[in-house]
Amino acid sequence: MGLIEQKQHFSVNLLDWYMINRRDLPWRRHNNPYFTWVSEIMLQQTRVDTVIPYFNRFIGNFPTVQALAEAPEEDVLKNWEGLGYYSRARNLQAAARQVMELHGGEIPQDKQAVFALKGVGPYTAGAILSIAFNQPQPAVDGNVMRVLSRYFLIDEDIMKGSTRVLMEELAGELIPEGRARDFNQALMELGALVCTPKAPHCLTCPVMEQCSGRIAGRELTLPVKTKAKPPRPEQRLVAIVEGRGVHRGRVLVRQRPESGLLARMWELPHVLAEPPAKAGKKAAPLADEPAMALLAGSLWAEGFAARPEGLATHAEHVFSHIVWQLQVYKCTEQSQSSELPLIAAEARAAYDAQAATKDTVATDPDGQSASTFTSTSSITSDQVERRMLTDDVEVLDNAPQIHIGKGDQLTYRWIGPEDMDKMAFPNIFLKLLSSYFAGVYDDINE
DNA sequence: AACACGGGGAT
DNA sequence: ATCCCAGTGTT
Repeated sequence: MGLIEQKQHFSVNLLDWYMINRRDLPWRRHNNPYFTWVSEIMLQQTRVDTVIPYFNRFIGNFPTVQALAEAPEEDVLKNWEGLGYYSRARNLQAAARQVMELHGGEIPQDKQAVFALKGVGPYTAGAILSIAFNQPQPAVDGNVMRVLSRYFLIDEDIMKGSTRVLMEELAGELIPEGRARDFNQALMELGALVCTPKAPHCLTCPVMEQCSGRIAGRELTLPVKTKAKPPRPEQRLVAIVEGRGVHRGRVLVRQRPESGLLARMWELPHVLAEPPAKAGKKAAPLADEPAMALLAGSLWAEGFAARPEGLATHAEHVFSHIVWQLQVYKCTEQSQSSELPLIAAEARAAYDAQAATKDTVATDPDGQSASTFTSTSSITSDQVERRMLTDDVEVLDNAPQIHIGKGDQLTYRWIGPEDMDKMAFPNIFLKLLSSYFAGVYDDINE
């Protein structure tokens, strides 16, 4: 058996298998290039089962390229909430605006034009061109690399860029004449349903007879893939600041900067407790006393007087490159002006003591230096009072902003449960806020 | 080439 | 609890 026969066997049998076994997925019910595009962006790093409800809601809210282009960015982010990799949402909308301006609202069929869209790389360009327009372009994702590395017994590390290029050349050769749309989806479908990462179902595989990997007994050791670095741990102190007076029933949240981790998402205020530990090690928890002092100090530095009352809960949030180990403290807003000087003095002293002892103390978000923080954190009690006593959000937003870090302006807001409908939160803060509003942390007092 | 960038599922 | 999964953008 030669390579040419092996390739033909693969293409023919895989395509036949797919035409019988293809899943009925929302984005497969119509040949709508916009649906294909949205689904492929959502499917990056994300499983089909997770994507389905997001896709249906997203298309319901933004049924056309134009609707997406014209939507408030906040709405798009809210529709992406919980899906992760939020730059995908921002890039998708930016690309929708590109399509409106450059292509009259029609998704381009030219390879260079598709590739030029924000958030569209080699894989997604190939997927759109083949699935939406049946163009014979390879669409090589992780599924495809796994299937091809096994069937053709390719030992190259799939984490290398050169391997992806090699796979694209191979995948392109395998596309049967005029069948790019079905064949590319067949390849990925096989990887998702049969040629799975850990326990491939070789006995039901349509191409097992000529699968070099299986014949060599290598199906479990392919593809070759370098391991990712373990995420570095970060100990963070989180404040659930319970409002008093005009803020009664509300909690203090803030919006993250427009770039970087969780860009533009809302969150509970928090502060890095100490310099990040080495990846693989775990961060040492901070005792409650210094933790609460540090937290009060960092809140004070951002214009809020709050008294930490006690530990509400521990939580952990795992990103691909960071692990947040969170100590969550229930705090109370100090709304009486007479308390201000005392709270402020105590908090500042505690915070400055920490800052003086450590090389880098934490600030927010995400690790600016202590000196930067200190140099910009001199705030008058006037400013604090305004933040504390202002109920109206617009007035708060229009008030002079306090600058920290690299010139980032953080917007703070006092919110009730109803406000969460329109604000996008990362899952960890979604859970903490839901628990709080459900009354779970009510026993944390004094 | 190396790193940043979320969240979920399987065992 | 510990593993695995893996496209695009930035630098």
